[in-house]
Amino acid sequence: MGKQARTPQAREDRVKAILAAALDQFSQAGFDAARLDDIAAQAGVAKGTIYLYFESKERLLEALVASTISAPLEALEKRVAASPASASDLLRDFGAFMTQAAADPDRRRVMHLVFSEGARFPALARFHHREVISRGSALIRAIIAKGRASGEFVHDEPERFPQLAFAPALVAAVWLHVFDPIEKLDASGLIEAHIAMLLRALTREVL
Amino acid sequence: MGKQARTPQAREDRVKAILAAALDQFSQAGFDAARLDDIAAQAGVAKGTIYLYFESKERLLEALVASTISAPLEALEKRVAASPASASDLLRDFGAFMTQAAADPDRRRVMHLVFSEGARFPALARFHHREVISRGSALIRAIIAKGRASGEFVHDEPERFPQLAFAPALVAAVWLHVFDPIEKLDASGLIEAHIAMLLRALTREVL
DNA sequence: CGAAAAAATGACCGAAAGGTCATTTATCAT
DNA sequence: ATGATAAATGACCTTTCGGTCATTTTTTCG
Repeated sequence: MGKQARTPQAREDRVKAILAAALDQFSQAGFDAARLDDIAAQAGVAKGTIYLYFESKERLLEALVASTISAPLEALEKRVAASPASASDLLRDFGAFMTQAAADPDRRRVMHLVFSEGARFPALARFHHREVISRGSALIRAIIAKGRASGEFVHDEPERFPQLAFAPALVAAVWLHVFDPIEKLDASGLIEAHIAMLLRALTREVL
Repeated sequence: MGKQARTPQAREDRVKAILAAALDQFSQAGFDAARLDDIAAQAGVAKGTIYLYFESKERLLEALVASTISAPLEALEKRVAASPASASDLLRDFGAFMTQAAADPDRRRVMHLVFSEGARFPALARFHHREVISRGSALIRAIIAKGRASGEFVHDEPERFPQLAFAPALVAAVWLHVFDPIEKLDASGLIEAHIAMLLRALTREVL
């Protein structure tokens, strides 16, 4: 006597297809220029179908950003909380996390979308800040604080400005979308170099 | 027997007013959503007048980005070329340059526009890369090379990845447009902390 | 099987905005 | 002054979507 949709899986697949197509089109053309008709065509549905699942174009964008939550971030959070590792190693882990994020085209595209459209759609900026930025910042602060407590680190800039720690991830996301056709960027090399500098800058003895 | 416009100055003022209004509207609403009618109204001209000076909306955007060339960058370039100063001081100068750039709303808005729309308008990305990014990169490389030659610096990451040096400027431009309503950022503090870390990371003796 | 309910479709509507151009206004030469 | 020229205007045209909804298709259940 079930009464819910006969296709719990099919329904989810459809939503996923729409979101994937939307990410593609939004990322390619920008929010305004992207056409619902194209998104529908790419997702293999009719335009009207999109409105069965999403209220409006804007809600579709919000759902899209919301659907790309950071599972990997949670793993790192646990690792830092458990903390058998040294602060230096945790910082290296953070670098690995950024490298991974920069290598994932979907995540990069969502990040770039947020940076591009976030000013006009506060819900987007708010969500991304809450789910990614503030969590990443807390992580950095925890790692630096731990390093300072243990004596590994003798400076505190990233505790005051966590942005300094994840700046290269932001640079990579923007660069790969905007300047890569002009000048290629080795994102993982960039992040590796960044972490190396960060460790030297933090661990250095006071002059 | 003059035959040119009766108003050489008025003509230039009009172009400036249009560009200023365009920056305002593009930056506020994004390229697509910005209305030519609004730009015209804000500039105090009729819509048709814009088309007397610019071929299309897209050309207006390009002209806008092109009109914000970095005079300060040129000063720094000369200073580095002349080079009586130490590499450390030059790096501090570069920090001051970034602070200044981050504090100028117009420049920030242009940067954010390039990051947001550059992927769709290659002419924009190309121009900004040529006039700002590549010149900034060359500057960084020259400063680091000089420091390494003189023995001041014993590491070379920013020479391989100049992006590491100007990442905070990019972060500031994005942050102040997207996340500032949610969490304020002290851009000059950020850049100051960044330069401090950079100097420690570069000058450290080999362990 | 067949009726009813649900899901999907895509032709259509209306608003919005980029771009045009006939008309008006200001400037200049004589 | 006045005709000629250039500049500016803004009503208008046209196209382009976001969003709707009557119709069609699929699924469910007695």
